[in-house]
Amino acid sequence: MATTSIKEVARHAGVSIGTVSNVLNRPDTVAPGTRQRVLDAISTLGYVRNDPARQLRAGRSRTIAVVVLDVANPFFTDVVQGAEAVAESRGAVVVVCNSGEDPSRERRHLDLLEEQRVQGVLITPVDDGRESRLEQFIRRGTPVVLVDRGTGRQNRCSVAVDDVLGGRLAGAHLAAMGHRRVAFVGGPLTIPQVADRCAGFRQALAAAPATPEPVLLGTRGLTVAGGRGAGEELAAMPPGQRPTAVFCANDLLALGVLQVMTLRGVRVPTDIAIIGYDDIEFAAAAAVPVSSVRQPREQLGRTAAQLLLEEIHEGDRHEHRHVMFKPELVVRQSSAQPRG
Amino acid sequence: MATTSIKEVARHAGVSIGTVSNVLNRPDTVAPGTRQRVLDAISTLGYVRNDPARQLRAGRSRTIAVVVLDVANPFFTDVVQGAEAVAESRGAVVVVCNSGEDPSRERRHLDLLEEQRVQGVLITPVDDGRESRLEQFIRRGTPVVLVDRGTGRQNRCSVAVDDVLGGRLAGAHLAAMGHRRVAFVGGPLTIPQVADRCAGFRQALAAAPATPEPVLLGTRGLTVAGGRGAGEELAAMPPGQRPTAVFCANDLLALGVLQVMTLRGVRVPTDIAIIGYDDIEFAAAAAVPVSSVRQPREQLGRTAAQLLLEEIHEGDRHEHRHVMFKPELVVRQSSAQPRG
DNA sequence: CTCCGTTCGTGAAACGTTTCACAATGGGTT
DNA sequence: AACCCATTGTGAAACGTTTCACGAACGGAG
Repeated sequence: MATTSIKEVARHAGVSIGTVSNVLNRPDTVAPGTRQRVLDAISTLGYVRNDPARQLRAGRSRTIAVVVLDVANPFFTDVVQGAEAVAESRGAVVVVCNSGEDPSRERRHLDLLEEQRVQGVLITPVDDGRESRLEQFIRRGTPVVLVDRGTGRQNRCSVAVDDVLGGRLAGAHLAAMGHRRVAFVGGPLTIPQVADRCAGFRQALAAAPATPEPVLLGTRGLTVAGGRGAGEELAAMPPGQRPTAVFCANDLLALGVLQVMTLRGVRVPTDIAIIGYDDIEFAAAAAVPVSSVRQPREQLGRTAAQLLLEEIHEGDRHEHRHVMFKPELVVRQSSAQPRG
Repeated sequence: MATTSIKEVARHAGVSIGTVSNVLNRPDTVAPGTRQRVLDAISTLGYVRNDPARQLRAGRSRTIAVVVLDVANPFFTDVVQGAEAVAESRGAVVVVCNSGEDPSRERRHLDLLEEQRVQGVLITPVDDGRESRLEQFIRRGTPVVLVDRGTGRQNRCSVAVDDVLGGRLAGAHLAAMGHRRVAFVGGPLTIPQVADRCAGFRQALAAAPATPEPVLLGTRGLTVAGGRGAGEELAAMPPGQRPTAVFCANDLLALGVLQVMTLRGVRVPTDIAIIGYDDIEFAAAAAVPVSSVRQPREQLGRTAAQLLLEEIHEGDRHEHRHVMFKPELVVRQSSAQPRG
């Protein structure tokens, strides 16, 4: 189908193209009769605006991009939904790009986004080095908000959740329930989130009376399989030495641990209590509903989008801000029983 | 940053803009010396192509869109990843839009996509009526491939998975394991996928000797909560009358049923066997790993993208095709034990 | 020395909008 | 009747590319 342009609409309605454009963008400046004639022409011709042309003229697009580490991760899908809600309410369009934790894919996406003249970007970067593509991107003037990563730099806004506090919540809860032998499951500690959660956990235990250092059970990744591995270690311990509670760096690990406990006849929470992190849907739906530290994921996305839109609006006179959210402990059956 | 255009690059390199364009698009037609001078200018100026301008000239964009019912659903994230793999290998860009099962959001997305002059669309439509926005979209000439929905119409390609066959696989397996009292959990039956799975299940049972009609346990939606409801019904039955096996319309339902069984002391698979559908990650990770009917999700996305790219390429002379994939039964512990 | 064919590079047109200075029309006020 | 203002519509310029017909320079064949 030959794309119909504003020009044909103008001819069909017997007006100039300027008038058609006015009908489209400032309807009140054109007389009702004319306006109607133009609208009729538009609908009979099936005219559709040409966005690339508008953007060329305008110098920028109406879209903002979200670049995530993993589209399949519920954490990010929720962040995206929050961002979308805000963006759409302000007439912006959101596109989602998946870096898959691959630096080169991230670079390609940033290349493309810059060519597309996006208004701004929400990103959880995989490469945030001093000479990264992202740095260059920011220097060239596209507004960027960091999501859940590296609040270090000053040339951008960021939003994150306080992982140290999350760890503290878990630790304090277990100590209060009377647990004395506890373990932390997670790794590698090079992931900032894991390290922070562990640190907070240890802080809380150190603050509680009569609770020794937690045992550290390292895992290779934050997956169900990793949790199963740690679970086997736990199951193999003699009951008298086995921790009576474990805190897992995320829910997938917790589910893995839980699965092995069930299999090996270790009762949850009677013999061992479990706390996860993230509060994904399946934490509540597990065989024994799992206690978990919940992050305000949608809120994270909403706030990130708001900061971005602010920066886009304010331009030069923008002050970068760093917003930190507080996580919240959701106690379920897996850690509900007080100890001795 | 004042956006630098091809014009400034030309001035800086002492050539005409036509030459710069040639360096960018047909590097071999320009002498090595000149080419290098232009490339240098590009890098020192930090020039970035203006995509909207290219598109305006070209008349169409390089992007294809995927419109899904729910970004958070693992089924769709896998489909998207498959589509992305194919599209990217052919130099196309993929954008993901989320209709959230809301017809008006779907319409808005289609409006936008048409304005953006996307090359084509992969969609699982929520509104596929005879006068829907989608119909209009197709009539106006944008190639569209339907994903996992309505193979009825002839004016488009489609890809889907054979749900009747999936149901048959589950039924045949349970019958072969010696189950005589069985149930189907799922609903509402107005969802074509649910109805098809149920129909296939019944076919297989009818074909097996001495197996009566399955009991139908309806649910309001395909969620974990729905599964819990059905699970309570099952647990309440006296063991002598309770089905010895259930087939659930998806894995979330199966997980809900499993959870209640564990809670109520009904052993899986000894007292009752369970089969789910979709083979999501958590099916294998459940307390008792759940047997499930696996759909080739990524493959679905890849094929859909291939069909779309074909149609985009072939233009008028394109023959619409309907591809149907076969699902596959993955037997795990929840249904592994033969009966009697 | 002329002519021709290559090889390189040029300049202008075109893509479909938006915007803006300005022209036309038509009442009201003096 | 002259003037002014408000209202409505016009036409052309500009956005940054790509493309294409054409010119300049050059080297070799006759």
